[in-house]
Amino acid sequence: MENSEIARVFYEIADLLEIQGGYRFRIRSYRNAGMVVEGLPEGLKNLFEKDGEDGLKGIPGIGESTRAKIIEMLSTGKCKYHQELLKEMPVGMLEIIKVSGVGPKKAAFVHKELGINTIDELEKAAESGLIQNLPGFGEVSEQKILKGIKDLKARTRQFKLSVVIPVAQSFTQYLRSVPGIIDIVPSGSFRRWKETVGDLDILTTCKDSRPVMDHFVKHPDVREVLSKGETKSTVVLASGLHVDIRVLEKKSFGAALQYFTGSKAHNVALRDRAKRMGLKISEYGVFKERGEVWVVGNKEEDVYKAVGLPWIPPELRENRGELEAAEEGRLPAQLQYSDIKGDLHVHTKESDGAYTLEDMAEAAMKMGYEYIAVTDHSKAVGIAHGLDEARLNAQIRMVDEYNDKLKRQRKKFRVLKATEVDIRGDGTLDHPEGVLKKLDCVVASVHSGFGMGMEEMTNRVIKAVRTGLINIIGHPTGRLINEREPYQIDLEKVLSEAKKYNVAVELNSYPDRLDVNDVHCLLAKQKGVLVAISTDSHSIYHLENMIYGVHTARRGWLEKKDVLNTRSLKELMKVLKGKG
DNA sequence: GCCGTTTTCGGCCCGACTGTTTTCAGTCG
Repeated sequence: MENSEIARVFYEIADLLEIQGGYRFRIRSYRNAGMVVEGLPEGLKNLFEKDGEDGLKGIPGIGESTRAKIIEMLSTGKCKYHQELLKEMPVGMLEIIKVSGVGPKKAAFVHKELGINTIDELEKAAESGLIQNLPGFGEVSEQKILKGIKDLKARTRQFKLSVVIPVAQSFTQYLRSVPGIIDIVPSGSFRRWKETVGDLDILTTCKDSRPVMDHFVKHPDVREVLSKGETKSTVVLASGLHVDIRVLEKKSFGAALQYFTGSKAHNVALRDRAKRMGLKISEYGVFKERGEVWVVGNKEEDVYKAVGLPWIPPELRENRGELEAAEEGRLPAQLQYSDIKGDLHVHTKESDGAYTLEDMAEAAMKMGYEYIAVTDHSKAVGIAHGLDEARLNAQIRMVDEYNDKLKRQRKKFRVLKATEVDIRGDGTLDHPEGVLKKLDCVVASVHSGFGMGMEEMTNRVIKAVRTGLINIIGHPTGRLINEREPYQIDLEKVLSEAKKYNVAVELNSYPDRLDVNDVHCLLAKQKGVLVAISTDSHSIYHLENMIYGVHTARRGWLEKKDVLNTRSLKELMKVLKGKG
């Protein structure tokens, strides 16, 4: 059982208990356990196989009871307690509470009063006017439920970050024209550079909130206004994306930014810490618990300072140990965009890119890089016009000539002779050894047979690693965000093998991929495997996608030293030659 | 159910908005 499945069971237990009216702190514990498990870099399965129950001890938020349930799930694939709860409460109730405006209390109430067990039954009841006569409900809430069900069925829940960025820019610019507005900062998961964003949260400061709110809800993309208050409003855009705005006074800016950036789990942990120190953190500032004594407010750093911590970068705020690390002074040194010295995954016209080698190299020089690796596809990827051995040999000569030209021009920049060689279904590489040995850098990727079972796929990639001919495993899980699930692969095993053969893993920065992801980065770092942050560019304009990779790497706690392409050309060549 | 600078019991983050209330509960983030 994967961590994500175990987390889902804990979330469902929390939801079921909540509908039953269970003890709220117990509910919180299960929900917290779900979040903790979800964010673990290493599989619980592996931890348990390695060290038994001891391997599961010391995970914050996992106590005796949840640990026992984890072990049960790892051993039997099931959790008895979870199944018993499901016997008492129909599984459809878990869907009902996802309807906006319907929480556990209301769900339990319609279940008890009308025998409603599923979303469809709730919809029928609302359509026939049965809901509005219930105590505590009315005509408005009945309509709200109907709309909530419709939205739930239609809504794409998560939007790729790259889709939300232009929206954030549009709103920022749009709000700028409101007189008296001071700060406009997109925060929330957007500011934490999460790969997908559920809602866009915009924090603003000004003296008078009304003109801001009035203007906000009139943005041309707004389809519907869900709520509009003095300090807080929510709209839905034509795309289905929800945008929240929060308006506060300037003196609260720092605390509000901290609060509004989240994550929720990070904030809960931070506020809990504050509470233990006799302080209270809210979006308005930090207060002494009894008297309303103002401690800080206008700078985010001051909020952390008030509880004895250094400022924590937004990308780390996921409650994955960053508070403890901050306290002990071992937060990772933030990887900078300027640390990146080159791009090791770039396509040209020879395969399925849109520009020539020279175009790509010039664009990379403009970005201040020292090198790029030209990694066109191999012949197995026919649709991309992949290169056979002869064409690759010709490209090698072309690169040599181009580099000679650069040398004559006394340019420091170099193009690396490289390939993105296909890992075939049987784990062999799609170019012969002879030609691969002539290259500076070999990226090896899977492009077919995505439906393979876990063991077969894992062995396939490991076989490629063991050839000693490759430097980097390209987009190691094959996922496309919101489009294609990752293929089944045991990344922990692959990474252990990669470590032995000095092979790096790619963090593919194409915003639809981000593959490996942030949690995998943590794992790679733990295993001592270098990460190559590359763009997989098919155009000169894709080179700038590097920014997504850098922030994803930050979310995975990577530092400059953990990233292969922060090396200078000379250092890089040393590492690349150490393969096998 | 978890956890400990108020330690093995007694706490557990904080506030806004809405609809139904006539003072607040439920929901949400």
